[in-house]
Amino acid sequence: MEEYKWLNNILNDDTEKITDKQKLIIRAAIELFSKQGYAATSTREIAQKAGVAEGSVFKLFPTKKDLILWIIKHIIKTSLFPLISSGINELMEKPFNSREDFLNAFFENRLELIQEGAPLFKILIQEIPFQPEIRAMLLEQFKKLPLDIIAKKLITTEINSDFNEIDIINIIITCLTGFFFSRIIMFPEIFPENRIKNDAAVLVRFMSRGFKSEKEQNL
Amino acid sequence: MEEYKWLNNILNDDTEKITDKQKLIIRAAIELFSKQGYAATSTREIAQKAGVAEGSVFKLFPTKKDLILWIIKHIIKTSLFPLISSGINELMEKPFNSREDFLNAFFENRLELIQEGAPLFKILIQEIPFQPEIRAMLLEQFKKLPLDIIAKKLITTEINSDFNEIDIINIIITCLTGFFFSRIIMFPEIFPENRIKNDAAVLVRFMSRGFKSEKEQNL
Amino acid sequence: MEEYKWLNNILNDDTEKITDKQKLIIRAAIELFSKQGYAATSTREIAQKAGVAEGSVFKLFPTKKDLILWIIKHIIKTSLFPLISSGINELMEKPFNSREDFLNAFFENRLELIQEGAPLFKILIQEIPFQPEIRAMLLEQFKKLPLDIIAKKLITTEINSDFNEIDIINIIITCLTGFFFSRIIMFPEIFPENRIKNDAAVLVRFMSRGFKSEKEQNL
Amino acid sequence: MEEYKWLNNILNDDTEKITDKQKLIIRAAIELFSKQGYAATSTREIAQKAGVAEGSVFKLFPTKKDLILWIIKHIIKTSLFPLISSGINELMEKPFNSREDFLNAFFENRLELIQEGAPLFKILIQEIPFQPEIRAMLLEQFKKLPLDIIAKKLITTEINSDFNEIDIINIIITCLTGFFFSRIIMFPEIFPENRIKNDAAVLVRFMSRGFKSEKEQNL
DNA sequence: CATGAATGAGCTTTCATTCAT
DNA sequence: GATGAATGAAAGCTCATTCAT
Repeated sequence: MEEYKWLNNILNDDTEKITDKQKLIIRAAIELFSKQGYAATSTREIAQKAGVAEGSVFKLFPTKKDLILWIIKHIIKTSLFPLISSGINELMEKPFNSREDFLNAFFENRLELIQEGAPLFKILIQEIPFQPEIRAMLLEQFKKLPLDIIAKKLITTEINSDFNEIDIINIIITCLTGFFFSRIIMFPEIFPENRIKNDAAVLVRFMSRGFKSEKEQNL
Repeated sequence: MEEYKWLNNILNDDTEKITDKQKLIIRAAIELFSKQGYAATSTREIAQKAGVAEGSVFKLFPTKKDLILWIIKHIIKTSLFPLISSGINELMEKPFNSREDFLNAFFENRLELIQEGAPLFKILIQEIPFQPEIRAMLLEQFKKLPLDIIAKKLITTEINSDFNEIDIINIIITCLTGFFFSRIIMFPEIFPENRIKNDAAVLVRFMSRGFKSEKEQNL
Repeated sequence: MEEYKWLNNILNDDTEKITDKQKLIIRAAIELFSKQGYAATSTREIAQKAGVAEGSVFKLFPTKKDLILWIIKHIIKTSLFPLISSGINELMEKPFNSREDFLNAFFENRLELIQEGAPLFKILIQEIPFQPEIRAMLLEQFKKLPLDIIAKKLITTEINSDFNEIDIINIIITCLTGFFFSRIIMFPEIFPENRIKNDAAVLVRFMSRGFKSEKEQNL
Repeated sequence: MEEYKWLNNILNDDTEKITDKQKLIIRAAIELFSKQGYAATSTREIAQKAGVAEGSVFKLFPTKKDLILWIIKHIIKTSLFPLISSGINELMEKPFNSREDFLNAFFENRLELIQEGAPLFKILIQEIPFQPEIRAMLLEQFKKLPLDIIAKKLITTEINSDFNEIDIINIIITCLTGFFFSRIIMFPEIFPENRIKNDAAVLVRFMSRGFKSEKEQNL
């Protein structure tokens, strides 16, 4: 797992100082939780994979639940939030000839990030339905996302869409989650890399048409 | 949970005879698994909620895993499959004025079924990522679905779409799962009933535009 | 197991009337106890092998322990006792040229019986060390055995042995149990049939010499 | 059980380091297994008798079966093997006037060891008939025993016996097991100490005569 | 601090036994 | 009588957590 960028993001959060040993623990926990699930992973397994004593796991994280909450909190903070907003400013400032071009650029950007972050999302998705604290955390972060900016950009590229901002955001989220959820989290084995790229292009074409206003269509 | 239709569908599968006590066990297990997750639910809890002895849980289901696999198998068989295909034949034979009308009818149909089946989907989604057997079961069932018929109907309603059948199916699945996954499984509390209906209408409008072929748009 | 004579002896004890169903249960229990041990055999297994309902096992035998005690009691009564004494009267009345001839005849007799009764002895040996009731039962039966007659016969065949009766009995029991215990109960796989017969002949030669009195040896 | 020498032998095997707590567990397990049998002893009972937590039983021995196999392996290694071969070298080098003297010395030696090791033999005997692994272990060890040396000594003491080595070994094993099996394992209460010594002397006299060759007897 | 042996509550599972049918 | 579903105590075993070293 050495190669994942988000791991470094999670581990090198400047607001908290964690020792190298603790980094090993978190790294091991993320790997195991995403492969086997939280409940099916024992603290002993985590300690062994991390190469530390079982007792050390409980030094920074008094309980196993604290460990996963720490991980999820930092996934949201350092990975989920940047995942959605990263490169948004650049995208926003760059002019696009068409809505399709913009969506393609946007999707391509997310595609890489989501594929790389798959282990994190698996952890999130497992725990969200059963942990209200996590849902609350997520919703709070959501509000900070520059979703309205994306929507505005879409509206003003080409001719104005006749969907309002909130609808646009909802539609984008729907398509994004629908696309990645089945392909990466649920059925990774049936969606090889090259097919994902192709499917994404089709989806973007579909979306760029969908956003066209009645007016545009009649041009 | 008495009120859920699918419970009766699951419990009254004619190919298998299960006793009333076993129905109580399955009912309790579904409720607890969907609320707390499989791993976090003990067989003792299930027995208590069902009002039977712990030993009775193991009469029909030799292991706890057999219990959840039974449930998932029957969810797929009696609920997931009908969920997607129910009313499809009627929809297919009925003429629609526009693609939007057809999609609206289709979505409305699914909406009810999915909302009602939410506990089942929560169980499925938790276990899919960690149980290859379940993924295999699902993929097998998927092949039996009349997805191509839906796609054909869409193509032939109004003027032909220039997406091919497979793309159409993928897009519909993407939109459906994206729509319901976030609204019902992940964040049920932030999507009240009336908003779901409104959002669905917006999505359908978006989709019906998206499926328009270039030709149509230029008419 | 149909072919074992002792089974009929056990099952057709005239002093107790047992139904055909009960015979099936006893037959199954003997087979399973001797193969797997008492504790490792469940009442369900017995019922299944016997082809009866679990409840039926508890009709004649209120507890599982009652079942094995019944079996052991009847093994001792109908099999162990006859095993040691069967044919003794004939042997006693027949004249033998030498002590070796007599011992050979005696051993041959026992050999068959013990080999056939092996499953019964396995059951006995397992339970003797842990059940004082069984030990008491056995010791009571032992007293009834015509051991003294055998000893007398040995003494009077050829020239008198200078061992007394009790010693002779002890020696015979020692040699018999030592011979069969290792060969049939403990390591059946390393003692093929033909080797047992040969070993028995050697042992008998050894014994017949051992019983020779000092006087005899000097003749 | 503090007083048994073999316990120290088992517990202080230099090739394996076991903690004091583990020694308590093994000690308790041996005591309970030999009194009640393996299947009738629960891990909870063992833990209580050892004065440790139940979980600790499973630290060194992942399953209950591993525990008894460890014990049996170490009984064979540190007790059964020495039991048969201990003092053999001294016996072999010492000259004896007669075969009876040699056998007496040999028996006396074993007598003490077997009486003291009775609990171990009870464990062995219970499990041998049902556990092929144990039989295999035993047979392997048997091959390493200096049985042929004993046989040679017997042959060369006084005048040559006309039994061959294998026969001599078989006869000795038959007499030894027959003697101890009934007296110590099966019916310990009916053979008081003083009687065992006397019986052993009679048996040895019997055996020393039995081994005499025809030639010798005619001298 | 780091360790990992020790803990014991609690898990899944088994099984002798009961009893309504 | 015969049945086998139902029972629940108790089994083997796991695991988050503690704490002496």
